[in-house]
Amino acid sequence: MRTSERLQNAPSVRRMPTYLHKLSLMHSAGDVYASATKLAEGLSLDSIVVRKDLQLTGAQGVSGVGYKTVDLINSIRRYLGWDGFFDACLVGTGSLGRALLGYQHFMAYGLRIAQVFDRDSRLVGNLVHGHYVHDMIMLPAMVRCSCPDIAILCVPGSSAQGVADLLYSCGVRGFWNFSDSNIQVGPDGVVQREVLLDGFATLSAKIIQKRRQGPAGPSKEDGDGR
Amino acid sequence: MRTSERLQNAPSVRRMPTYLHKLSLMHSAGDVYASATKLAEGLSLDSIVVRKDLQLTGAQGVSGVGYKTVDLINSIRRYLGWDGFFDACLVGTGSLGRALLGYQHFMAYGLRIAQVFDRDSRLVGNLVHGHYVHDMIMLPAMVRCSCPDIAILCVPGSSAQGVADLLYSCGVRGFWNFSDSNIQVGPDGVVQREVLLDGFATLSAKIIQKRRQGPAGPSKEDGDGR
DNA sequence: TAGATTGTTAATCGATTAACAATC
DNA sequence: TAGATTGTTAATCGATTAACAATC
Repeated sequence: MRTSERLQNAPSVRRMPTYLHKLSLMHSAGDVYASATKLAEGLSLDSIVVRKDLQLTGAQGVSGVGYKTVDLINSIRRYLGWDGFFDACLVGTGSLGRALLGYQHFMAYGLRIAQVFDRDSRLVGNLVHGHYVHDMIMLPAMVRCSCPDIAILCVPGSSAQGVADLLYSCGVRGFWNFSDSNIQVGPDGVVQREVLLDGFATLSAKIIQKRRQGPAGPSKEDGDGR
Repeated sequence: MRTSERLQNAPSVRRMPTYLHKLSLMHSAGDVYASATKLAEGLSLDSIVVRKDLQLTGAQGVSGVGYKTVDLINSIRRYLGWDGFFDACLVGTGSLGRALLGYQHFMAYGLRIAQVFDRDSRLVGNLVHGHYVHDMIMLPAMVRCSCPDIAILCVPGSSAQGVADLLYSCGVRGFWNFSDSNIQVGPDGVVQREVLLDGFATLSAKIIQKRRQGPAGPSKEDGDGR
């Protein structure tokens, strides 16, 4: 059963962070203008793709020159809602949870992890990359009080649905689910599931496809990454 | 500039691991047959999507009953090349690298991480989730000898291209790139880039889209996850 | 038989690509 | 001016969805 409207322009949305990253490098390098051509460079994308994507953000360019780097950054951030902050709590401080807490770029891109929880009493009280780990028992009270926009689920698949239900009952509506099981939430909830193996499946299929073309496949130029 | 042929049926390929996971649960539960309807359940997919995907794998079903669970698992694994093993080396044992090394399911899904490298001499010699960390200096000799299919890059973006070049010169052709910069490889190379922020961008866009629909949006049923 | 499901063909929808006039 | 680029409209391509006969 398919339900809930799909995300508009999903492929374009997924490309935005890469543009932002490159734009911030260009900005640091002192580039006042950035053209779609320049942005597409090294990204294995045609410039028309970039131009179409940027149009979604409402960015206005200058013919023959490009887009003002700063304006473009702001347009994309606004489009993604990264001009403000999304507040998040993170549940589960296993190795993946710890890796996410150590990820430097979240703050720069509008995600603020305010609270961290774990069920395991041996981990409670620890500091992980500067984040105090709270006991799950504290979750309802603390989450009801802080009202995070997003919960980042790094718990085992077997407890993911239960934790999601608890968070939903405390008012959380956005879920970034890194567990290996699917979760269901109420009609006003939103879920983004990350499956590490999806990427590996894609890589595997690419390798197999290449092998089938024969070791001496079509030798155009290359450099794909997505 | 777009180059290199795109992956065939990319969306279908990305759904395969989820099918495999569910099938393995069903198999453990003693289900001899699995139907597309049953597989689609709880996955926020229509059964027709599943049926089409399964057709790609060449799986043969039984009208009115479904697919033999074991046969279906094998078909999907064969389709993805997961009936054998892909051998991999992993470079960079920062928090992300360590999280990947701790990921239990890789072995079950055809990925075997044989060698681990790090540049930082303080980390060399450590055991990370049972993997000995070798000095980068050893990489050329060891990689030339073991000929891994895949290199998993968990290094900083600034060194990603250099490490990829080194690996390519040692014969590695598959790259799973977790760094935040794009890499370019030769025409017979294949790259899969994972950008954590892409998923966050998607979640952000979903949240914004929902908000625009108004707090009392269309109240169909729900439960999306992708 | 009735109900469920597969396999397949056709219709729809959306994303990518191409083309080009307008502009700096 | 010449060259580069934007903005926009149209064409193509591929994925999703619908429909339904055949089968167990």
